[in-house]
Amino acid sequence: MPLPAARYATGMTKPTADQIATLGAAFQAFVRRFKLADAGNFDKPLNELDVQTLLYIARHSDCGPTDIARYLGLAATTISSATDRLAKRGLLERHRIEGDRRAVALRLSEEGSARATAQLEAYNALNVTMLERLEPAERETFIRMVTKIAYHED
Amino acid sequence: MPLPAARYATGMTKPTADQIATLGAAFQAFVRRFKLADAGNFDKPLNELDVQTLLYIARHSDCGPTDIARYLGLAATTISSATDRLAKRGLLERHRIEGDRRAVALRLSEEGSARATAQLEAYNALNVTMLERLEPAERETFIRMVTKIAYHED
DNA sequence: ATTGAATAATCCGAACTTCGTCATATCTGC
DNA sequence: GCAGATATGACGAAGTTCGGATTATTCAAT
Repeated sequence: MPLPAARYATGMTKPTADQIATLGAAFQAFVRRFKLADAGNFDKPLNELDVQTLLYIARHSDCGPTDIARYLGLAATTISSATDRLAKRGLLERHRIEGDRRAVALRLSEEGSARATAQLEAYNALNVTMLERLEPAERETFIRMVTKIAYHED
Repeated sequence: MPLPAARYATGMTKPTADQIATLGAAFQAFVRRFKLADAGNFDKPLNELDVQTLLYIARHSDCGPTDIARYLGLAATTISSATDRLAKRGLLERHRIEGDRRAVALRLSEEGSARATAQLEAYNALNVTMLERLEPAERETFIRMVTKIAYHED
């Protein structure tokens, strides 16, 4: 069931079809350009899930696999595989914890930590690139709008 | 090798660390909220690669697998698998073309076409949602900025 | 015409990923 | 203690990408 065509005449609160199309084209171009520039990054590319897992552990040291599974909405066994891979690469360690001997505390190794911050800096570099393409005076406005869109209640 | 910390003092053309962090957090929140709202879409979820393939064929009817492979930067055999899946679901047809009997012309079926436009409308709906969260007066500014970022030469 | 190289697409097998099922160890409440 | 819940890992099934080989066809040069 197609959406009704945007109404031009009203000038009410709805975005015009032209605005929608322009925004869509811009996003598409943007994603495309950065997807290509993305290639050629690290020693071994590292799975998307593994990256997410790594970053979660970086923010929640000594967490368990179940926490990550809940957070990412995936099966616990999938996280088990991911942590296996990360451990095999020497990026994290599994510690047995005192209070509950069923649980494992996941903690990043030195190298894992470095990888995590490198990953975050890569994300930041993307943001820096975007902001640098705007005039300094425009940046606050842009950030305010993106924030408004992201945190809008409804 | 970590990036140098953003310099606060200069006030030059570099974005501040605060701006970068705020923008990053907003994007993260945005992606997260829409990733969740994304679930529960269609009959059978359909692979990301398959979606890209479907949309490319929608824009370039009667193209060949090699075109798609070049465009998406993937192995030709991967596209073969993708078109297999799409054909098996009845979303596209392979036609033998007159001029070159090695080639196949990929064309969307009725249902594939519907699926493609539905997908595009889903993207549009996302753009509409974003724009509606801004005041009507702000929208042109936002679009102008995104366009500037996306098409910036450098 | 014929041969040989290049090209389009596909088939097959290897490696990897996600996830369901089962097994094991441990905790918690009675 | 004991029954049941919980955390984790082992194993296997299903699905995906991709490199290498294969088939069919076109093109170029003799």
